[in-house]
Amino acid sequence: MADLTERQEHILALVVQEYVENAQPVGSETLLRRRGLGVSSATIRNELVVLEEYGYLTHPHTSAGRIPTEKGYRYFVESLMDEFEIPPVEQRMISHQFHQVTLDVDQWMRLSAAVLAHASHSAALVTAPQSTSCRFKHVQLVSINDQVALLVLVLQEGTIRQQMLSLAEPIAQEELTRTSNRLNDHFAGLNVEQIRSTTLSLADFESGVLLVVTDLMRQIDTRSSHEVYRDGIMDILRQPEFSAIDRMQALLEMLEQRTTLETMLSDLAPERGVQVVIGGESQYDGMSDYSMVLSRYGLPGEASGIVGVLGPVRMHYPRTIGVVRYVSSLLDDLMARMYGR
Amino acid sequence: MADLTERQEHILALVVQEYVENAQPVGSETLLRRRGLGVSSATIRNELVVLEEYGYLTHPHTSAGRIPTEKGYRYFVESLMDEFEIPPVEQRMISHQFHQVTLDVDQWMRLSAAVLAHASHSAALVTAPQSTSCRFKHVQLVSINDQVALLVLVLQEGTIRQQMLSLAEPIAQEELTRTSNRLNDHFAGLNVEQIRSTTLSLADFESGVLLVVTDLMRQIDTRSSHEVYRDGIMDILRQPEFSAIDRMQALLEMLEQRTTLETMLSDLAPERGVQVVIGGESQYDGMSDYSMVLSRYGLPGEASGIVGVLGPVRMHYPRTIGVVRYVSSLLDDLMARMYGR
DNA sequence: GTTAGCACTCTCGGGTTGAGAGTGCTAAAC
DNA sequence: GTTTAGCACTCTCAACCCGAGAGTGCTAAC
Repeated sequence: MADLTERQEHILALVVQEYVENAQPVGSETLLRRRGLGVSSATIRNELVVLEEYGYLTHPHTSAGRIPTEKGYRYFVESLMDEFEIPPVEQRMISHQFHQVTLDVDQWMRLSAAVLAHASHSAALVTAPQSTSCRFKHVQLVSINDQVALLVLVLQEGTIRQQMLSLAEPIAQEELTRTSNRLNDHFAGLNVEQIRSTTLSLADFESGVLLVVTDLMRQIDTRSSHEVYRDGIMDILRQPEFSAIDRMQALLEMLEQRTTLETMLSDLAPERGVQVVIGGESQYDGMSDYSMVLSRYGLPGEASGIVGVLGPVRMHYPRTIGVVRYVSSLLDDLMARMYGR
Repeated sequence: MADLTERQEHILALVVQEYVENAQPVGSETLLRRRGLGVSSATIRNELVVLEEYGYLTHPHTSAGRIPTEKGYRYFVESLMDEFEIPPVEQRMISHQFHQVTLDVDQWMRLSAAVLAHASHSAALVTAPQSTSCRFKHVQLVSINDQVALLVLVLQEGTIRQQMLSLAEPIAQEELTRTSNRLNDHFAGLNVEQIRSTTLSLADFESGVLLVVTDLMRQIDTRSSHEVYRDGIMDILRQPEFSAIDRMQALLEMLEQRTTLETMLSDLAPERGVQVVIGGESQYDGMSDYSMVLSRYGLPGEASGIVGVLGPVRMHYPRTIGVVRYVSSLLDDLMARMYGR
């Protein structure tokens, strides 16, 4: 498959841009009218035929304009696209929002999703940082009333979990604090395995609490309960590709499946750096109509998560990539700070 | 407006039931065929004319069957409907789920929404318990690293908020615990006003922490950041009334507006007991195509929230009311327990 | 009061048509 | 050899029409 001439590349880029903008097959005349190349529509037609033979473009039907194939988008993303940087003013605004908000992983995730959704006009997907086996940092028991105490668990990754405990009998706050301290002293920095293999004589209540803690940690490790932060699903539904109701429902259904969604994300973004997955390339079924721009952020191995955008294949890739890259780098900074560099 | 005869009431009830089930205007023949009254279709037609004159039914067009008006649904809900109780087996299952799950308000809300959505096949809306002015219960500071500490705030209502604090300089855990204890000793049980009017000499750091705490409490009081737990939005979109895409989008847009949504809810469910709001009765615009079944749960004044279901006007009211009532009573129990009776 | 009969009305799905957009080919021009 | 004008051809899409079907509302008989 021969390389494309410069003019062919130019035309391909224009077709992609036009189609992304207007969601309609683009014909030779339109191209000429709106983008004014130095040649006639007939010449453009000839070039379009060539691009189609190479597999970069198709026809929805005989007498319609061209639309890019996945291969066409891929070529565009790899070789033709101008890098897009978020304007510095916006960068400052976003970064300001992040620093203003409480220093809480949960909030960061929400904000990331909101920013991504807003800037990309597509659906944003974000997962919280997580390591292969999470490490205990701190536990704190708080007396709520005679029958109930609150357990707050803080992990090295910054995740916080809380859980209420019912008490068989009233336990004073001092006693609860003593228990917390004992567990903190012994287990700080350890993962579930290490905690379990530590032999230590504990009071009944203490070992009960420890059990709850390790249970929570195991839940987090087995990623059975990881939330995927989502935002902007509305925006994506406004795109013309969703005028058919069943597609819309199929998409929503896919986004409801949190577990599959999550494994898919970490599958597709195995390492740091922005990954672009165009349509059926991902081999996940149901995804063939969508593209994703994903990036893994954080400290690989120690604690990393994924930020990304999901949208129609007809997506504004340069902008989306720029936004994802920027948010990802912001989170990198925040994570680094959180881990004390 | 004269009272309806028994037969007219019966026919009205049947029309409502048929229409709710099949989403299609019901004609005299259909009614006869499927529900077999002891009279001919012509008689039914005559009665239908009367019911229409009274305003309980309409025509979409001249030669279509009848559909209930809002007034018709209202009459049905007030006077004709059989009370519906969730079967005891299901009750036990649901209640079991609630008791199994960790004793956490956040989790209860999620579960409530999930249960409601599942049982009603409509969208569930749930707000967390909140009082007019929330009361401080407990604060706990946890050292995360040299620059960051975690603040966990527990309120009387059971709500938990956490926030990271950046520290200007490292502070040891003992010091943090001392600060927490000091604040707990002085402010337990007080609301924002009372805390502010307490004069007490505090160290710089302590008053800084106190400021964060009161800020969080004020945020909660001004309901600027209350989450409305939602579930089952998918289900509602499957209803035939949403085959038109713009309706669907209008609905989704309305559900995104958290603040308006929340004020609307507490407006419409001012007191305990199940409220049914049918279509345009609510006077909120955009809501005229939807009905809501709402119930306020909890301890009125002290801490109460709302559970409810949003669906098309063509809703299965008896079942929905039964489910909402049941979940609401469950939450009543849980709240009572939480407050130590 | 109830019912059979019937003309009338309105919707809905299927088929048809014509305008519009765009292609692809050919032959001439550069 | 590349580019261009010209033109026949193809296909979609919206508008329109039409007939079947469902249901009403009236009348006259029971």
